[in-house]
Amino acid sequence: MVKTLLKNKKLRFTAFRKEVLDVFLNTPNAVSIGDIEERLKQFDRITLYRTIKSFMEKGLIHEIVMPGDIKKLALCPAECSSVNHVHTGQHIHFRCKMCENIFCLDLHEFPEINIPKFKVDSIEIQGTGICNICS
Amino acid sequence: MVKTLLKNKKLRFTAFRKEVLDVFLNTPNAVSIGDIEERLKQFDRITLYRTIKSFMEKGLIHEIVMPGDIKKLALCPAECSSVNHVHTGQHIHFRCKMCENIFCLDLHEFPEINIPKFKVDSIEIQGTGICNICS
DNA sequence: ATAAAAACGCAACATTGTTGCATTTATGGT
DNA sequence: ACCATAAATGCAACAATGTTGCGTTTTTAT
Repeated sequence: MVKTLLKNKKLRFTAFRKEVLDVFLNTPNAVSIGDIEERLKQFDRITLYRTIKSFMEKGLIHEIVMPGDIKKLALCPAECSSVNHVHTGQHIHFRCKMCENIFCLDLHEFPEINIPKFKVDSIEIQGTGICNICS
Repeated sequence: MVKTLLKNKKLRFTAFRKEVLDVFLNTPNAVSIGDIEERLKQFDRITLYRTIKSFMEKGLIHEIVMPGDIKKLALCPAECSSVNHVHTGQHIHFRCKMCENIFCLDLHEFPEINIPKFKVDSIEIQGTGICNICS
């Protein structure tokens, strides 16, 4: 339920936040701010930006950026406690070339990356190709 | 030499393009458009944006986007013939938490990623941690 | 040398995101 | 249930980033 979802992340429950969170819950893929704006009947743009910011700071959503694409947002999976762009879960971001959608997928066998002389803290993997629906 | 670098990518040689390309050649890490602007004495902002766009379209440079960070640009390695964000090389983008710089590093053992029902064309890996200079 | 194509430079505009401030709302303690 | 307060909202103004159109200049191939 939306209210507890917000409470769990120490975010106050408001009518507007519920609307925004519902957009995420009703969409299987990542959405842009423009996508969210289209689905809200009437809203204040500044409040939306601040809402997104709060959601990100508290680790409710995370942003996905891919070269040549606009910024997208997606709910953080339950196991992932990301705070300010630092994730602890193991998911891959996948962009389908057909439908242009971006998906967060859980990966069980997450690769190890070693770089000589570099200390690697976290790894993010982004893939492109064809998704299960389009193939 | 700068002239042949441009010619090889089917880009015309101009004084301005030389200046911009020199910035990339003289910097070990990825740079933002703001970084480039700081290093050019006087320039036209629109021309810079169009120059960057041409460089990207012809695969001379590529853009690097990381969550929470501004867009950066870097030369494509010689072996990599990237055109419009589609790379063929195998390099990782690494962001150092200390100096905030982003580096393109060649990776020899590039991991295989399999996602059930998804057809994976290309993989991009982004790491964060401490670079060789800061550690 | 010259003609065609591309790049440049300027203006104007579009998009995206931020800050300050007064008002309203949610929440915890009584 | 009430109240104080801390947070969220809504508005205006602004800042940063990126784009389009168009006339002029430069590069390049012939």
